Amino acid sequence: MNLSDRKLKERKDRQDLILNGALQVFKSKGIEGSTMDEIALESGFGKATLYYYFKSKEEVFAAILTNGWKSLWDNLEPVMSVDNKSPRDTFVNILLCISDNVRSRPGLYEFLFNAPKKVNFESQEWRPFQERIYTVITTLIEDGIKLGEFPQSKPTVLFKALGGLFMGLVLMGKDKPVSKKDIEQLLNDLIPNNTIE
Amino acid sequence: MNLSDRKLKERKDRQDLILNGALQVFKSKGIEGSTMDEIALESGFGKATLYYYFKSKEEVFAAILTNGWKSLWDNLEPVMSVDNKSPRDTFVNILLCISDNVRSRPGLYEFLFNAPKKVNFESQEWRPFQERIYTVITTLIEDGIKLGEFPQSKPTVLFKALGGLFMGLVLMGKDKPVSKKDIEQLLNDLIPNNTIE
DNA sequence: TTAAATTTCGACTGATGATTCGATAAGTAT
DNA sequence: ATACTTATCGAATCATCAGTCGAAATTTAA
Repeated sequence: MNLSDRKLKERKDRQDLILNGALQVFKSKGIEGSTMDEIALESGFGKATLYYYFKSKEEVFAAILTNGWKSLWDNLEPVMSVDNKSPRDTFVNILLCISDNVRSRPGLYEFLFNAPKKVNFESQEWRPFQERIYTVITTLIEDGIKLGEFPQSKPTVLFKALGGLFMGLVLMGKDKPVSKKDIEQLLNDLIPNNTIE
Repeated sequence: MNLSDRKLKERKDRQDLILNGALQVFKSKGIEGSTMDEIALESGFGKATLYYYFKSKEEVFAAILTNGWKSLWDNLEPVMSVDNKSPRDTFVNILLCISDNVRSRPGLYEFLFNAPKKVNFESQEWRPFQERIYTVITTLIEDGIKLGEFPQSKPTVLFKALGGLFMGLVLMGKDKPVSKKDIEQLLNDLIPNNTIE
C-alpha cells in the first residue's frame, strides 16, 4: 500500500516549511554563511529531519530557486503567449505580472535574481525556467526594435539596460505597489515611442 | 636603519602578485569557495607567506576592493570635477573613463561591482570611495533632470536603469573596445534630448 | 665574514559545520 | 494489540579550512 494523498500533501507542506525557513536564514546570513542548524531552528525541525526531506544543503538551495523560477514562469507564460498585441504592450504586461509576483512573495524574488550569482553550486535545474523567461524577453525586445517601438540599439545592450529597470521595479515594489500607470510612465521616459519625429 | 625604498617597492610588488592571484581564484571559485591554499598556489607563494603580507583572508579581499575603487576614483575625480559642461556631457565622459578603466584591467571591475553584494565582511574601507562615486553620479543625474537633459523620472529609478546600462557597458567592453561614438549612441537611444518637442 | 633583520614555507592546530548514525516515537493497517 | 512503515532528532563523525609555529633560507650592513 502506497502513501495516501494526504500523506503526500503533508510531506510537501513540511518541505515548504523547511524551504521558507531556509529562505529567511539565507536572506539574513547569506548562503555560505547559513548553517543547517540555523535552518533547522528557524523552520522548527531537528537538523537530521532536514536530511530526511532533502539530500543536502545544496538541494535545499536548489529547491528554492527551482520552485521560484518555475512559479514565475507559470504565471508569466500566459501573458507572454498573447501575441495579438505589440511587443511594447506585451512588455508592459510582463512587467506588471512580475510586479504582482514580487509583491505576493516579499523577499523571494530579490533572492531569485541575485542568489545564483553568489554561489557556484553544481545543480542548476532552475536554469531552464530562467532561460526560457530571458529568451522570451530578448525575442520580444528584438521584435520591438524591428517594429521601431524600442530604440535601435543592440538587443543585448538594451536588455542589460532594461535589466536595470527591472531591478528598479523590484526594489520599488517593496515599498509601494506599482500600478500600470507607473510602469507606462517609466517606459515612456526611457523608451520613447520614436516611430515618428 | 629603515627599509630601503627598493625593499618597500619589492614588498608592494609581492603584495600585488598575491592580490592578482587572489582575484583569479575569487573569480573562478567565488569568495567563500576560495581557500588560502589555492590563492597561495596561484600566486606562487607558500600559504604562510600570505599571512606575512596580510593579516587574514578578509584583508586580502578588502585590499582588492580598496585598491580597485580607489584607483577608479583617482581616475574619475578629474573628469567629474570639470563643471563647465552640461551634466549630460559629463555623464558621457564618466562612462568613457569607466570604460577605459575596465578595459585596462580585465575582470577586475566585474568583481568590484558584484563582489560586495556577495559577502558580509566586517572591513569596508572601500565604501567611502564607492560612495563618493555613487554620490557624484546621483547628483549629476539630479542636475540633468532639473535641466531637462534627462527624463523626468525619479532619480533613484533612473539611477537603477542607468546602472543596467553601466553593466551592459562593462560586459560589452570585455569583447570589443567601446568608442565615444558607441556611448553617445547608447545615450541618444535611451536618454533622448527632450528639451524641445 | 658574521650577526641581525627580513622573507619563506610546510606541517600542525582548532574550530566550524555538513552529513550520518542509531535510537525512539508516531502513525497505520491487520 | 502487534508488526510495519513513516517521521523525528541529538549526538557522533568526518572533512575542510583559516590561521599559527618554528625552523630554515636569503638579504643586508658592519
